[in-house]
Amino acid sequence: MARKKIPIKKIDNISARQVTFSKRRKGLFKKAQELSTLCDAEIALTVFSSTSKLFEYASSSMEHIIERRTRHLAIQGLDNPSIEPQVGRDSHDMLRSEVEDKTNELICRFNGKELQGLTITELQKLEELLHRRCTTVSKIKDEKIMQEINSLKTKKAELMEENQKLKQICLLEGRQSRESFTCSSYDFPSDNGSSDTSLKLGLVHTSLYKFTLSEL
Amino acid sequence: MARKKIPIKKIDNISARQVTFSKRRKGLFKKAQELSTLCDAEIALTVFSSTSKLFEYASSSMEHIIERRTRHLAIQGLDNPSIEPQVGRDSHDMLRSEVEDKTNELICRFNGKELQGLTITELQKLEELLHRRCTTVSKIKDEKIMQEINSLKTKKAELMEENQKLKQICLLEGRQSRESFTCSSYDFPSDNGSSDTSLKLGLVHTSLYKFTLSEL
DNA sequence: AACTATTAATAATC
DNA sequence: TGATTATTAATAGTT
Repeated sequence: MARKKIPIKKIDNISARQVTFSKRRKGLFKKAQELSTLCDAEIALTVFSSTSKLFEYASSSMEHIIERRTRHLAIQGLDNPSIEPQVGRDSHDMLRSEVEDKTNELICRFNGKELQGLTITELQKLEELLHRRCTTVSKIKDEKIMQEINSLKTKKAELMEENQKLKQICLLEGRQSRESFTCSSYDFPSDNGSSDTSLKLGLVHTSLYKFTLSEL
Repeated sequence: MARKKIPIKKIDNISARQVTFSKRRKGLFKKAQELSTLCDAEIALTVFSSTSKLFEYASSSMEHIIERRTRHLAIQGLDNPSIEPQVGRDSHDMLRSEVEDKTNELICRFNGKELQGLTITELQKLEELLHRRCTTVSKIKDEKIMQEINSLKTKKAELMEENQKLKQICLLEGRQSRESFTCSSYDFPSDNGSSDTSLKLGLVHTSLYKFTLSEL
């Protein structure tokens, strides 16, 4: 949108590319901010330049949005939340292929320089990269596991809600009987502990239920 | 940029806001994609609407970009404990001790072998070593997470059982009302805490219900 | 960095 | 919703 229409493909001229990057990045960030404000949306925008510089915008906090996204996807993925039993093996396979990719990337990054010729500082950076790579696979695994946990938590919440509703129904039943009869008052000892989940039911004259739920 | 200039502030009218959200979101995603293509940038864009719907764009993969971002920031944080952009060339003194520390650490890991002489294979072994160290920690973490999952599953099962019993209770109550029993006053203290969900029910003369569910 | 001739996005309207 | 269009906004090429 300017003096001339340009095709949307990689700009070959490096300096032209950098200028365009700078201009359009600014425009993109502005648009993101505007959308966030106008429509009360939560927006995160991460941009790595071709020179690996990082630019980012977040309407709130990047970490918060990433977390919200993960949570959102976890809840969405309730349909198939079963854990893979052989996580370790898969991870290892993934790690292996990634090791190759990263090695190639590193070689490229060091301009094809022989690794033997690396300085200690360069090796240090490389070491950092390798070290950080270890966490990649764990993260993927963790994401899956967190999905499972989240889906279980959701299910638990649903069950608890159902419980509440059932209790309301019990309540209503009680009110109905009040219309024609009398009932004495009760004293309720307060709950003893936060770490203990218990359900105690005393029932009509004779019944006593006690359920205890193990701690998490 | 249209029939009229609009101020950049939250659009009050809900339907107008949704229309604008839809249009501008489309525009934003297009711009992001164009910037990515034109300038060879890696871009991730996450948008939550005001109704909590998730929309996202990633020039590669969202997870990859998030991971790259994390890695980038981690490395930056390591490289720049203080403000010094040109670490590589100038501030030798500042780096020296850090480099020496790192070197010593690496040498320890490699049984004193000279790091400058490392081959790719040896670096891979180093990586494997690092990986093993990572997995030690990961395993401990995983164990804890698996514990959490298992306890959640247990709790879920228990909640389901509790639900069943509550349903039975409801049935019993229903029958009792029909048989014309007595019931008088009730006292329902309101829910006290955010971390504690309790419901107390006084029922027909002698019944005492107390449910307490600890939160997750 | 500015400047502008254009193109692109979009607010209002239908 | 979707299409149209009068405007404004963004920006490609230029200086």
